[in-house]
Amino acid sequence: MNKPSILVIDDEHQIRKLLTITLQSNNYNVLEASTGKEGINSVSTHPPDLILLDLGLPDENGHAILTHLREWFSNPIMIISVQTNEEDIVKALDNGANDYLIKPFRTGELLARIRSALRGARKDSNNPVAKFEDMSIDFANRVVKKGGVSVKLTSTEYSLLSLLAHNDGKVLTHRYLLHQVWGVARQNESQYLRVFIAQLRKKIESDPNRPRHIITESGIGYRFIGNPSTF
Amino acid sequence: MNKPSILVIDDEHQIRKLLTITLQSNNYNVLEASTGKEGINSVSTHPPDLILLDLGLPDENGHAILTHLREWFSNPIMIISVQTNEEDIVKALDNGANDYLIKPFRTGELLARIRSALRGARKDSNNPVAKFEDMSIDFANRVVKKGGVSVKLTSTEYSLLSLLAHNDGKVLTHRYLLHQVWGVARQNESQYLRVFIAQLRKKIESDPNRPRHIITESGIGYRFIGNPSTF
DNA sequence: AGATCTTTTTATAAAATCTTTATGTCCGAA
DNA sequence: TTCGGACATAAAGATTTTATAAAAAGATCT
Repeated sequence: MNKPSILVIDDEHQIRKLLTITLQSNNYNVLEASTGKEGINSVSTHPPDLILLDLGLPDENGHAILTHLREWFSNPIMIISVQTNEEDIVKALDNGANDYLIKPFRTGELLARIRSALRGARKDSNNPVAKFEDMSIDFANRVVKKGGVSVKLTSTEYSLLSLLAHNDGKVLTHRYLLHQVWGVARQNESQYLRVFIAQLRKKIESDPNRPRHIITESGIGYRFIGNPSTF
Repeated sequence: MNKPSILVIDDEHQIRKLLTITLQSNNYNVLEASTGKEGINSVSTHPPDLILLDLGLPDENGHAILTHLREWFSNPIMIISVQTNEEDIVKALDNGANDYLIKPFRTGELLARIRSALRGARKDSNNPVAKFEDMSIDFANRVVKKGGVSVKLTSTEYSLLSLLAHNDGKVLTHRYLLHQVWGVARQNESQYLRVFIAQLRKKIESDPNRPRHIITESGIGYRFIGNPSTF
């Protein structure tokens, strides 16, 4: 198995060096960047598993970098900063940071927090294509096939199916599905879900009246089952 | 209407009160528990979206509760503690905590960290499954199997079974079961219990007339026994 | 702009679940 | 042995939740 890669964005050479050595000796692959721009470029070419971002950068406001990264980078971002005032912490967390550590930090704690963050972010979808009994989903290319024939899905339909399929076998609540697919504002519009679930079933189930892949859990939510026969 | 729910596990009434008020006024649904045991039972009937766990609990070592919860509960768990020593922090994080906040904490930061945890965390780790002689319960996925085949349970049925199974071998009183599953208002509706126990037996017992897992303790309540042969 | 596709909203039918009622069983105490 | 209390179970009734079609509104593309 590959080592997790961590990108350290910090303008202070000393600290960067220290972090790099610590992380490397704990079996991480370390990438370094001394400015925000450099960091962003690095992320776009070699997306790391986690980013350690120092908020005291010179060339740009650290918060701006964070916001910018969060528009498209979804792995954990951990902030390191000398700033102890609450406003900064809250702002960073609300801008998408997963954690906020105050300098000077304790190495053991930093490592433990990194482990925790990486643990949570572990994605099961290294496999770009999932094959089930009578259908398959090619996540990389957004192509869904049923019995070898590709099925045309709208963007929302695909999001919903993709989310369900990534959690094969697990019940996902209405609220969670709505939150993930439509956003916070639509968290309670359960009817959307019903409409789209019905559409998905019409497209991927052999008998939409007796769904085998998309199961409803009344009062809770829905559950995707890739291979119904072994369930 | 459908707010995220947070379970506060803390033995200090004062702090619990404070947290509850703060969280409620920030649009969360709050559940309270004053002991680890209580917390675990609450989680089994009404799994919250996030748990705030104080590590200074009296009845059991907080770390043990954390470990126990993590065996099947996959939503975020945030630790609150007066302990500032690194060893405790590292241990908690490595035992599955998502964050660790030192008391006294700042309210704004707490709320921001909760938002962050709720936003990000949806980890599907390989969940251990409670296996019994002829049945199994996968708490994280909410799947109950009998003889390898999954059994369809309604939301209430599952809550009840989950609560019983989390107290394997122990008698739970009618009143307690009703309170936990249906709420205070239905504490005395013993007939509900009979109806649902009968339904559960029909679904998970090989011979519902001679139940081996769900035992009646006449005049007191019910007892779940995972492995009857070794009991 | 017009045609087409997609999402949102509305309406209603259907299904699933919960609650209540009715009836029967078991078991210990008088 | 009979009675009463606690329990089991089926089934009817009530309520909640879900499915689906279809219309309205909004986007997109040429």
